[in-house]
Amino acid sequence: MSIKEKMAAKTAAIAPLSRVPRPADANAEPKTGPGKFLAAMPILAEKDRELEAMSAENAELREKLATGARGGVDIPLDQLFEVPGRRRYMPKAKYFELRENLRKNKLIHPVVVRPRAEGGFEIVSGHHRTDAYREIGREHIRCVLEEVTEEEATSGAFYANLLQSDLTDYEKHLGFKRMQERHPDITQAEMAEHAGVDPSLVSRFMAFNELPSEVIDLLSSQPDLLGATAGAALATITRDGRGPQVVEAVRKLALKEIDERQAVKVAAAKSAPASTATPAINKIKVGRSVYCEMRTAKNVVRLQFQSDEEAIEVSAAIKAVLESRAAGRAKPQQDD
DNA sequence: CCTCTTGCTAGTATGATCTC
DNA sequence: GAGATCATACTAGCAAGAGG
Repeated sequence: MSIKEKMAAKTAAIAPLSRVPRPADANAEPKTGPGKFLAAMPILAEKDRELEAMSAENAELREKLATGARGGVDIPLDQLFEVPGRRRYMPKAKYFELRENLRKNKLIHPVVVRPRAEGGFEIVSGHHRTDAYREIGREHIRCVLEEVTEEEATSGAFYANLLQSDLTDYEKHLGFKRMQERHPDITQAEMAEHAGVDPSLVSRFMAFNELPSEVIDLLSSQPDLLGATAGAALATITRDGRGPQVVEAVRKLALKEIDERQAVKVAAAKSAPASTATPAINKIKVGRSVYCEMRTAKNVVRLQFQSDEEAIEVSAAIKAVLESRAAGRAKPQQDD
């Protein structure tokens, strides 16, 4: 079975409307398509009271749902809400293509939504179609309702996301990270099982976590910079205390001076012996006399003052700066 | 023992070069 | 110019090892 097939099985929770079982009660069988659709949605029956309590706009929408055209109903765009973490990745170029397509053509696949207790609908699938409709100035979009729990909708979107070959490894890492945050007890092996991929791959995705913050910044703006293999290798090198070399290598990679494999080699290369390192010397002067000479060689900074008293006073200030920086480094890395 | 990491390698995608 | 071939870069999975 291919990964795609495995993933399709995993995302079956977000089933097309035709696969939602009909209720046993056929007494009040609706005649219209949307009416039949509503009758097939037990979750909507449960929401009836909430819907009644909703605003006049929502009541009107409910009316529309009951009388709308077959194949879904037109819902005002301002009644659709996005749930974080559920949006699928789409490259900008593809989104523009989609938007222009929708500008000229009819929407073929309706947006899939779930009713919200507080009114309106949350988007299960169709974020980009909704965005495109908003951008081209439409007020409504054709929607179908789906009976899934919030977790099924979010997990389904995440695992379906993994199917997309154009999702970068860094973005997959963010997805797995979010999944782990939602389920702190879930293991990498379990996530791999759900996703239908090898646990070693999940391990490599998770290794992005250990890259230096400068590299994460680069990845935020250029997610395709690093694959999971090179990313994990660089994370290991970072763990070995060679973060600055990793940052330097990834910068070269971003400039396309080297490829991923070379970046790993460059970052892993042992730096030259200390004896051959030429220290950078800076002299801070007061008038014409040298107040302090600062020598920097690799990870060593040496300060030499004219007087012992000055050295003692300045060392207290340096200590405060270092403690502040250390505290900053101890803070957990920012999420995306 | 379970979970995670890592070395190795076959497979795949992509681009460059060659041949017609 | 189009198709064939080759080289390179990268992915993904297996298997073994490390660590708690």
